Amino acid sequence: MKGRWRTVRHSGGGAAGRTLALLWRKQRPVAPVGKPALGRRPTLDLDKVVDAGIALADAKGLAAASMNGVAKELGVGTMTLYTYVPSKDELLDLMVDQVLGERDLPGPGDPRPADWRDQIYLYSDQTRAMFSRHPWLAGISTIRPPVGPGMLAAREYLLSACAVLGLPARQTNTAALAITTYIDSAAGLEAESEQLEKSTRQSHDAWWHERNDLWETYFDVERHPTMTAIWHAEGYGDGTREAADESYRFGLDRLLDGIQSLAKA
Amino acid sequence: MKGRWRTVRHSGGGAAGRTLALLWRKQRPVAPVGKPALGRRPTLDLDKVVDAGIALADAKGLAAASMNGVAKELGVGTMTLYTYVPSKDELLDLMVDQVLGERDLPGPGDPRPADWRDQIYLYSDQTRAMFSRHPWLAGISTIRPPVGPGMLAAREYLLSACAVLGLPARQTNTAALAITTYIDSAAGLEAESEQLEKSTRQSHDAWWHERNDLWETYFDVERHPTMTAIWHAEGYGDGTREAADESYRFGLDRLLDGIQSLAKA
DNA sequence: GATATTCTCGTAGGGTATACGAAGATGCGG
DNA sequence: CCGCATCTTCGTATACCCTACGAGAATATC
Repeated sequence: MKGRWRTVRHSGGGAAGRTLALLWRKQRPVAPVGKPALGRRPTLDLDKVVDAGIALADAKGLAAASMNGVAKELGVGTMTLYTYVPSKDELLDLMVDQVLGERDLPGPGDPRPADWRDQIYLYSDQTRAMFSRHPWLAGISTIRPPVGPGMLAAREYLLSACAVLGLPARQTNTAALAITTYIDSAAGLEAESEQLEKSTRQSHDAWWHERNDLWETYFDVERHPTMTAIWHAEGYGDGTREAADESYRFGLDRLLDGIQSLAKA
Repeated sequence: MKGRWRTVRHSGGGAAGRTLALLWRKQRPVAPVGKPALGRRPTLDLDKVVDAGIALADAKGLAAASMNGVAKELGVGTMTLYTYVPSKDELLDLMVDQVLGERDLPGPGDPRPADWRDQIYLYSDQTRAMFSRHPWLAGISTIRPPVGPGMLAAREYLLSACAVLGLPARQTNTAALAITTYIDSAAGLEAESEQLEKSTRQSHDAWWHERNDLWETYFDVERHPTMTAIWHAEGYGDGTREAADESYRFGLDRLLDGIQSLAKA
């Protein structure tokens, strides 16, 4: 099994305000500072819980970051976590926004690459590194994402990079959307792929080898002439990291070419 | 919670051959036809199980397509399913390849649009329709996918469309990869988004409205000047289906522009 | 009929999230 | 120093999930 289930969280009804407060706790602390310590003192704090979740997901996959798992990691009972986090969905939101914000991107006014493309490449590199550190991110849906400081900072940077092209506001936004779509997806696939080789301890090569029957028994050359031709022309690359890198970069460059030529026209 | 978890299956060790046989059963039947009926007769067949799984996932989400759920749907005991399918992962593989193959794409020799871009648009339209019919697909990882007839047929078509550009084999393959990356991701997001509005019975507008606090309490205009500017220039669109359509098409067109200009050079 | 073969599926075991409520810890008012 | 309000901790229970195992039912052949 080794199940590889992706997560598409989505926090419940009226709790949006509560979740926002947790997401933005570092900008504006949740508990008013004046409030004195009343009742039993907590043994943990929210950051410890979130960090433990991330560490566990990094090390053993998203499935390992169960409430039970995180609690064990922290040496407390499972139910104790619910003092810090309303539900697992919220915990996931917090984990996501945290790692989204880990990317080292210049804020408004900070120095940044002069060239437009280099600004995008910076975003791309940081994002790929993020996915590489946290491959479980690839398995989490980005519709209705946690709108926390991490997500907003990255979006601001990407939009500001796209804005230098001088396209109309609408197209600037759409261009940024297309770029994230490609980068998130390609970087996510890349990270999942690397992680799968590690976690299953089986190279993609070995995986394909195990499917030898496919070519010997089932594959019909007549019905797949182009695949066959590309195979014979050695168009499928060698499966190395470098080849994957090149593919990633090829797609991104073509997309940027297309956007840039629109701006020049 | 309404959990929205994505699935990243991955079938176990030496069973690759068994899985392939199931995937390709229609091309080359699993059981040799000569074999006479021996022992108790089955009440179901594999197709019924797969179809029930798809129907359930379509109607109530991937989570509803549990072994228990599918069995109930078919009026049999849960464990009965294991006669037809080695595990839930395999069932998912079969469901995936089935819907991948539902796309109506011309095979080699069949008539197809003359223009290169129209060939890609055909692929795009069919793929979007597929995701729209089966939004749960978006939540399933595509690394080490089920290499069945459905996947291979679609890949053959896309590659053959890219081949008409006359790029070197390596680049033809890479271009096709970039195109699927964009299309699968954008179409998947679109479908997930639509489905989320239905299943939660909350429009994205309402969702954002619920997060009013974000702008009133947390959002810092100073730290997000570009977002603010785009907002004031009404660059964020109106959230209608048409606007989403336009965004999708914009990104795809820019990517195709970039690829095409490479071919002309 | 007996036997071999195959399919059916109840039970059980080990996961998951989380609702509830009892018990522990702390600081304050008296 | 006691009692109490308040907050934290976490065991237990419920309701799901997948699936290993094995007993029993159905069928065909000898």
